[in-house]
Amino acid sequence: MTKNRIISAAIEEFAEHGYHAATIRDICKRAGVNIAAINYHFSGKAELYRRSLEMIFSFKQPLPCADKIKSDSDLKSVMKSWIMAFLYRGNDKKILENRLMEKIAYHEMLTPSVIFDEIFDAYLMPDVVSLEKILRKGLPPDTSEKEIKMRIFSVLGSCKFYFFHYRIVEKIWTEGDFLEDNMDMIVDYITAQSLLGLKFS
Amino acid sequence: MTKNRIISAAIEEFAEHGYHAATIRDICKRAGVNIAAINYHFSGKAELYRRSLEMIFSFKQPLPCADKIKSDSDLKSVMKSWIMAFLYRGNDKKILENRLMEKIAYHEMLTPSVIFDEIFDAYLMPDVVSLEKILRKGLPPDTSEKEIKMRIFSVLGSCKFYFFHYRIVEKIWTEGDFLEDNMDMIVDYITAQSLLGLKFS
DNA sequence: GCAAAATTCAAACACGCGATTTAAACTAAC
DNA sequence: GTTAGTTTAAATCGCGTGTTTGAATTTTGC
Repeated sequence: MTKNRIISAAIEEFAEHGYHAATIRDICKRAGVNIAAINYHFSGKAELYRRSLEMIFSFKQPLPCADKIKSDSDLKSVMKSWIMAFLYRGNDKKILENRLMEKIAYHEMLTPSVIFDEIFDAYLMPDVVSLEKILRKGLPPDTSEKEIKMRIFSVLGSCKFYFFHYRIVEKIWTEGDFLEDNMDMIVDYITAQSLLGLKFS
Repeated sequence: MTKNRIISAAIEEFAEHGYHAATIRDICKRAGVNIAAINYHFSGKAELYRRSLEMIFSFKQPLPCADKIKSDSDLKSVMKSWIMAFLYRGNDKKILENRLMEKIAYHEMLTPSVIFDEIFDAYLMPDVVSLEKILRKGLPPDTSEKEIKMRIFSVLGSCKFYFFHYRIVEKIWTEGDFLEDNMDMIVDYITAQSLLGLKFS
């Protein structure tokens, strides 16, 4: 179907070049479709972008939450599974959609479009919320908000580095896909770091 | 001098919008200069970009290195000063150049120009080398290369998050500049994390 | 003081972009 | 076979881009 081919091509072009740098002509060329099809099936580039994001973000899966935590050992395993899911989701080549989501989110981070807020709310915020709940289970109730946020930022930074700075990773580690080849080690390390100073660790 | 005013304005525009999205009209408007001046003083937009990067990256200062480490307590303090310098350098509003460097580097990360390699070698690699030396001082000699790289990536991720994902930081922490207001806590936390499992810690 | 060089300026150029329109051709359903 | 829905190629439009032009202006050197 033409409509779907356009959206698929649009997602890849938007992920590669961002909204502004992506051109309708390249999208149509990639989709093997006439230029007029954009204005026939959608009302224009802006609407196509909106629909493309709707499509790609519909694949998003919720991350492990703190609801399952009953004991301290649960806390550790849930934290680990959160980090693993966060990392694996972004890297799994079978789930290409997540890679595209990351790229689009990164373009929005540098050159936000009008729907930056929507992307933040729909894509990143749910992960942050679940991570925060997990962290709070391991921290004393009088922990300052600053420290909780700082811990969130640290986990996000350690994980997201592999996606956004993948060009750096590739330059420093040239023997294959570093994240994919060392997933277990990385997950364990970030997990241990994230639990640093928590009540049971 | 016109030439310098153009370069200053160009650096800011390139940092804000990246090479492709930055326009020479905006650069000239910001510099208060006629459009033709770009092609008179430089040969065009590409050359202006090259010269602008030359200028901004000339401000780069080397980070603390492992040479000063004599004891285990030295290791900890050197690591801390590396992290503080890395964070502070990118955030210090008095040293605006470093903030601009970061932004330009991020644009290059997403949409690399032909001089991406030069930027990587001149801007990031020296920091990585000094960090690696510090880490090696605290790790047993038989530590795998993978683990060393992973620790590097983790430190870089935790630090760089505050710069690249500053829009996320601003959304999650709305009460002022999170990094600037909590520099000590953040530096101590990342330092402690980076030393996790090291021989003396 | 003045001629020559360097610089600045307003205006225009060529090109590619996104948006839109047109009329024709094709497809599927009834 | 007719009709409605879809796809196509081509053209036009207005706009923004980097670049160029040639004249006006300022600075320099003697």
